[in-house]
Amino acid sequence: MDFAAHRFADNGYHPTSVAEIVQGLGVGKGVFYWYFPSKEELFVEILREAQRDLRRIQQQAIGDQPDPVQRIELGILATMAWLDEHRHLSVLFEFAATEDRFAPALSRGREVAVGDLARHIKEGIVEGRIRDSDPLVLTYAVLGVVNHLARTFIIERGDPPEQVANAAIAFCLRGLLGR
Amino acid sequence: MDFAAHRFADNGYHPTSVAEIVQGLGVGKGVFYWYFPSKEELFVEILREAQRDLRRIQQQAIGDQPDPVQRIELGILATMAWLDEHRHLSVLFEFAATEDRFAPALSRGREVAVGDLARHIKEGIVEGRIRDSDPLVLTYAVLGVVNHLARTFIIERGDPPEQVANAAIAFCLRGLLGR
DNA sequence: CCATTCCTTGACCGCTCGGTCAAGAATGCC
DNA sequence: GGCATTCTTGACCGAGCGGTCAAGGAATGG
Repeated sequence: MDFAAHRFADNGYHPTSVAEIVQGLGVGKGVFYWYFPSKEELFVEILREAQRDLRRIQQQAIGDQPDPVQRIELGILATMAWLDEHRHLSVLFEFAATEDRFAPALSRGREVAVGDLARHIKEGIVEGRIRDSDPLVLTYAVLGVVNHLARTFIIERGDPPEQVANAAIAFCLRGLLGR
Repeated sequence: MDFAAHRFADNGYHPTSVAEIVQGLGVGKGVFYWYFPSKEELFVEILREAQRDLRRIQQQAIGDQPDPVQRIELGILATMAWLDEHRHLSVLFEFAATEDRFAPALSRGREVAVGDLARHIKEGIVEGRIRDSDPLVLTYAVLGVVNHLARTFIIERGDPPEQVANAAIAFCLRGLLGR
């Protein structure tokens, strides 16, 4: 499954055939269809596992930090580190979002992530730490910054994740104008 | 070409066959290969034209506005309106970014967009309107916010583009914390 | 009215794909 | 050992793909 994930990320889902995967693994085709009902299902399984892992890392990083703003910062840091370590999976997320077949599998996990972040933001608003605005919009804006900066600077350029995370945090907190 | 773009956006590039396109157009397959060297080239052409069109709209919206911050705001507004009117093309952009074959065609146009925005941001920093930070990071952060909010609220939920644009502008300028 | 060029057709080709399956190996259990 | 169950193989299949091409209509110019 790990091998398949790498092939999918490097070659693309469609251009990577089942024959290629089993050949790279040195096994027959039958063993593939013994463990997975289809190529599609394998991919979905990869997605699900990746999402579970990412969320686990995030929650672990946040711990029981009481300050919502700091929870957001810790979450961004952990996310950037994870994306750095699992670049190939990040590529698969991106692809999966563009295919109707895989969008449902993705969106369930994304809803969870959105829910987590939105909760912190709402709490921040209640405490007066975050400016009063639609929490959902703020949530998606933060996710957009994190995703885009990670893709551009970590995955494409190979910058260190902490540095990119700090830039993302600074932008999310202060925007362009800053204090 | 317009019909093909819609089919690609609705069905996906790979699952949409040339046969399907020409049948939907009510013509033979030969006429397709008379005008386009391949399915791949057709797709690249669609991408190029879309990028040209988007940039034209952006520059037209900005006009000769002297204030860099206001140029950014106008650009975001125009972009959101364009994405609203051309949702299918936005889907294609997303897909193209996930395929190595199309990434080069995309990245040229994206570099132009990044260059445009980065110029405004640099000017803003020089004038002291924008906080002093790596302009490239700020550029990609803004693009991330705009793309993600557009995809989530305009394309998926169908919200009015001006409203989403204003939310994006507010976030980009002030971030979570606000002034 | 023919000749030439431009355009259009759709049957066809070679190929690759996801998926199947009869035929064994390997293993465990008595 | 004998038998059943679990796993593994790779040739094979039908389907669908991108792309070709001989054939023929439609316009144009002389």
